Amino acid sequence: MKMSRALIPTLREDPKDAEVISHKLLVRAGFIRKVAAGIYTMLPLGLRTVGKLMALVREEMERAGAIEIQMPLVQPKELWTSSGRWELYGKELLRLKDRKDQEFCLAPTHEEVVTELIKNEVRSYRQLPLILYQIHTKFRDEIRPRFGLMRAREFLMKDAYSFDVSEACSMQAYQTMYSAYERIFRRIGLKFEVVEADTGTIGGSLSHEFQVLAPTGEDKIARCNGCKKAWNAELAPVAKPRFVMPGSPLPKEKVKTGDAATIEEVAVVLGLQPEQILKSLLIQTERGPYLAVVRGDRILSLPKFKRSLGLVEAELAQDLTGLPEGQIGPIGQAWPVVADYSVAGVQNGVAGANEPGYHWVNVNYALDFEAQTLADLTLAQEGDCCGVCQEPLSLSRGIEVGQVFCLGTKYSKPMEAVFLDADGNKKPTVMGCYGIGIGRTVAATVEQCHDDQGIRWPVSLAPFAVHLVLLDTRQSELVSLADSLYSALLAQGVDVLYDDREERPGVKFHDADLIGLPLRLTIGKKYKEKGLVEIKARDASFMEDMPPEDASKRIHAFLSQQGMANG
RNA sequence: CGGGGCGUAGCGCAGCCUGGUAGCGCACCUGCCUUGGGAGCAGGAGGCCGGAGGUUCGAAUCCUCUCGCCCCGACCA
Repeated sequence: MKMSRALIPTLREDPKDAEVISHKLLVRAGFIRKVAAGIYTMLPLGLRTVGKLMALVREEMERAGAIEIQMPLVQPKELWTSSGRWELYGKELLRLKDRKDQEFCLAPTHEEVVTELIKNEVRSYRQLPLILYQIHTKFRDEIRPRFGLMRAREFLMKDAYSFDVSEACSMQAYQTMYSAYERIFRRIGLKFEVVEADTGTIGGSLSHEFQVLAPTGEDKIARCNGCKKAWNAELAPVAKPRFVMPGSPLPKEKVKTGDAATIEEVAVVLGLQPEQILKSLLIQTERGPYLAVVRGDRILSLPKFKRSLGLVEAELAQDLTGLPEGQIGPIGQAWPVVADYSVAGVQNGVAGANEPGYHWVNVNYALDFEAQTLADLTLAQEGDCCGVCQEPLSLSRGIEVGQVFCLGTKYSKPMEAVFLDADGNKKPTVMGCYGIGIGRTVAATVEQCHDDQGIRWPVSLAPFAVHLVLLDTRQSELVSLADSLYSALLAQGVDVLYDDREERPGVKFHDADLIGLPLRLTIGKKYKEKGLVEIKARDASFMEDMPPEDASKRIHAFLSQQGMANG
């Protein structure tokens, strides 16, 4: 591609609305442009990068035995009522009506359509197993789209769905996809971690997330070096605190705390540490409200809460008590109380008095109140130990680029996607689903691969392998050399971006660094003076001058070596 | 959805408090000059100051409403 005829609008300054590095660089280097909040146009470089990733993903999907299809973005309401998710999905599901007032939604995911397809087309166990996949647009009306491609509303996703005759077979499909995902992210060249995860709105029994390690990641992950396991921090088992606070239990006493509502305010008013305050949260569930109690310095994990009570739905409830904020508590509470292990270790703590303006002090677990369930309910945090082996957990941040789920019969049962087994019995198919965020993976790659000057694409995703930079377009000798190198490389199947613009050298070098192709082939005065061209790796691993006829050999050597490193 | 911030030329910003002919840098166009790290000189073009209403002789500036964008927010019950 010749830059003089392409649309590669690079920017000298960071765009105002970008916060994270990948967003800034993808805009500045001319890969994407925003159309609306969370909605982007892919410019030529962005589209080529996405194309590289899609090709790689397709290759691994095919290798894993998955078959490509394409399902619609716009889907009828009935399909979503049949799975029960029309009501359940909430505002993220963008709903619309056609001219006949028929209701539709923009697909945030495709379980319904694919299950319906299998219901209609698969009758016999002989047609299974099956793994179908697509790479297609999804739409989720996020509360807060942000960070460019990282959390967009409209985005590309590779989603795959497996259909099997039994749990055991489904587990095999899960393993196959899990391995394919490992290969994909390894081939891209990313540092990532696979963590056990919650199943969220998708549902199901077992799930792993593929997390690209980056300080800007929105997810917290916890790894235990004892067990060699990793979890999303909201699921990581946390050991019971070993210490007990000093002193002996005192009789509880009601004190006036006025407007103090937050943990911090209450702590200040009473001159105590947050650890001594019991945080009570009212949780609405499908079995009615529960009062969850955790120590004031800890954060409740809703996934853990759901798991420990065997619940499907749980969200923070507002305004069920009519009490001002922060003044609810477990003592004399009508709702069932569920407490984190940390609560039992709090000696002479503080709890809301269920009465405006008052808190109880000297509250002690077992003496003053008791929980129906005592469990591990909080988000793992720095300093925690593993609940399985008691070794310390190490926390880091990740960008969730892929997730795999065992779905069981969550969709096939209600939607009656059944087959006949060898004995002629009707059985629901056992399903799994597997997603990779395409745009998010591109963004995550930039988060990991950049320097002060710009992006440093790995060969695997680079929109072009080589940036051919012609420094002086007025010297016909240089132009004809660059032109012939361009044609020669193209003929050898090398992707080349040719900077043939009438710009000064400084501009071209800066743009080349910003765009970040793996190799730069520079034609300039060194050729006039010594008959040499320059090859430089963007990652600064080498820079060499050589006669032009050696260039393509060197380029091929570099590319195949990189390919092997990650292949 | 709650809290905060910002909308002025393609991009990044100043001007607003204290109303009086709309500015700067980069980019863009023309010419000269320059070509291995975002050159220089000269000339030029480009704005319903997000939108609507109001106050005023007069509004980018003050007031009201609205739309868009960005940041923080489970909680601290």
